[in-house]
Amino acid sequence: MANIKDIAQECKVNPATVSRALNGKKGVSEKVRSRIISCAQKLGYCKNPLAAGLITHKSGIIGLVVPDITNPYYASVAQGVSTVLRSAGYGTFLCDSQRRRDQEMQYFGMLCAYRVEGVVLLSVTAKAKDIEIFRANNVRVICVDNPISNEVSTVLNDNYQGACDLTEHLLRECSVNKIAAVMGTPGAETTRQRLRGLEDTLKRFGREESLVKVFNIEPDYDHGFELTPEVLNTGADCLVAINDSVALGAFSYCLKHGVDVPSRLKIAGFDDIAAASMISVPLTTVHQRKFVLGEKAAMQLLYELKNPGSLPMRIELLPKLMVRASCGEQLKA
Amino acid sequence: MANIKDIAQECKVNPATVSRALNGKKGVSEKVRSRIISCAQKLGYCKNPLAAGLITHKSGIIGLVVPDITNPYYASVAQGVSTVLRSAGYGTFLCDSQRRRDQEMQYFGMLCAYRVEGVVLLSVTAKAKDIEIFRANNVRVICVDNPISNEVSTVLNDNYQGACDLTEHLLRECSVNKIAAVMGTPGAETTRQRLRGLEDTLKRFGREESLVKVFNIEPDYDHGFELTPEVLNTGADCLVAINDSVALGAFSYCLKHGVDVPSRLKIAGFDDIAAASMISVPLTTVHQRKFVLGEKAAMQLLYELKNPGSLPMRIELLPKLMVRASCGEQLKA
DNA sequence: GTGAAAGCGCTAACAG
DNA sequence: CTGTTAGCGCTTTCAC
Repeated sequence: MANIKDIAQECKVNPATVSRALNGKKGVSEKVRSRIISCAQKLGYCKNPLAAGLITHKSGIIGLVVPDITNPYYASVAQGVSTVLRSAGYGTFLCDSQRRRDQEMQYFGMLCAYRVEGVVLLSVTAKAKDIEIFRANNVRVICVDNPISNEVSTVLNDNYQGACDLTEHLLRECSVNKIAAVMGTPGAETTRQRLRGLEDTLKRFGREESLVKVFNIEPDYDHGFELTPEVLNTGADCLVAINDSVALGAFSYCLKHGVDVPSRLKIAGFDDIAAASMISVPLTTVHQRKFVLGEKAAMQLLYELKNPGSLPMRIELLPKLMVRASCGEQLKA
Repeated sequence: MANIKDIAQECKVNPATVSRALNGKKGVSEKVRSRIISCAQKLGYCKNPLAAGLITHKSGIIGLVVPDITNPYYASVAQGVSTVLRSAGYGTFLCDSQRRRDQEMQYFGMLCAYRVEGVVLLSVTAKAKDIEIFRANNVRVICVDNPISNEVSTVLNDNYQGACDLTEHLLRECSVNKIAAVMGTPGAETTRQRLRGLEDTLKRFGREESLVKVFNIEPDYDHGFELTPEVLNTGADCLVAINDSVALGAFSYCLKHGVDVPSRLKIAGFDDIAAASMISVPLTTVHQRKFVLGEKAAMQLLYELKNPGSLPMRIELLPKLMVRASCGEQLKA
């Protein structure tokens, strides 16, 4: 593959001039510049960003860390991120930690070794101290969903608002009596905000006592399935799940054991994954703009790379309630 | 971050010796080697693979091209690939083409620019000519699912066998009479093999006339849903779908329109995505080992990188029939 | 066994 | 405006 020297030779100029011309820097006459550019095209020149990065300290690579690319939520975010990065000419270095802290840590080291310029971090386990390594190596970090440190920007869904909207709907239009909340890791920001939205709204309606029980589980399909009999035992007529996977698990349990949804148990979730609308009683859930979330995170990172002095920000996306069938028919005014 | 020079200085040796020691090359006394290694650890040295790659032509980066990371099938394959690459110390450069040929092409160029050592290619659109660019730049390619060129290795599921197993089950244990096949792109290898397996098995049982109709559609949920009334009109009592998304779409249609599954229509799919077992009548489908597929592809690529002279291979994984409820109860012998 | 020197492809000073 | 020079961090001859 042709390099900058080949072009210089061909055009009878100095490599430095070629570099200037190709990078759009000033100090090159339009005549030579166009000559160089067309020559580069002719030779099929393609700059080696790695070599350039060696001196500019800009590798053109961004790290993307996700807990599990197999989870449709993370996959959508990843797609948003990589789309923006591609159009900006950046490469995406994918790190799937498989929810394991040791692997995540190993990846952090690799990312620094490869001199990534920044990283988009989706992690449920990392703590502020864990991302020190990035600051030490001068790589910008953007957190998604989980605001790990207030020294870096975070982009996330307004989980609080989403939970408020959902709860209000449950109260006003579905006439629920007893709610059981099935949440995820107690420490996680997502769990915290969604639960707070639920509780605050209940209070606002003077219905605090309607929350009969709060569970904390591994937030996936299987655990949702297993927990459901316990939920039923509480006498709750409504299950609010931390996400759609859990809700789907609960729904499957009901299906298998003849528990009618929504008449005996209403079920609501969060995220609006594809499967949510595919089941026999489509799930009422809080839609999250996952792709956009990824886009915003990448855009913010790119912005901060261009403006190194910029201060951390918090960007929140507004959620949208998707009323379907799993919590009963919506009453029309 | 400390570099090779810092270590050389600290240990009062030449940078070249440090390089030799750290890379496990011979020509360094054990004494100095261990001194250098412990010094490197002390300084938190971390080799810059990009700089090394400049001279060795080994960037340590592998490209992974997928049509849509949002699709659970591709996500699982991707996870298998990146897991293997990580343990081998390679980085994964993610390219999500979003099923667009132009984006895929743009990525091909980027991958070459970044001097990736190889690429794992999942593409439904690329032709042999499109991957010439990789050969020209000396980057190894492994195809997954779709054998684009016989100059490169391919790893794929034995789609033919899977279709044979499924068809035999349908014939012997579900007593189907009329089958409608809902396939994907006519040219795609996956479609071809699955259809061939279906036809050959029918023939083997002397039941060619049981295949009443073959449809070709965009193989996703929505198109599966829309096509179903047409399928019903053919009088078929069994729908064999090219994948689970299509099968799920068909199932939703039946649910909505009171068509009983399996008594009026039996439905079978391919892939065994998570949602397949979540619906009210769990789907009979052909399980594919997606994660393993990714692992094998990455391992083969790594192998070929180590043995540059090795000839192309074809690796097939055996599928497994998952008998669930959507084609009727399995008769016990 | 170790050091000196050259160079991978590129950019950034500094001259001219 | 353009050329010269040096150097990013590393590896690899080739001497000694």
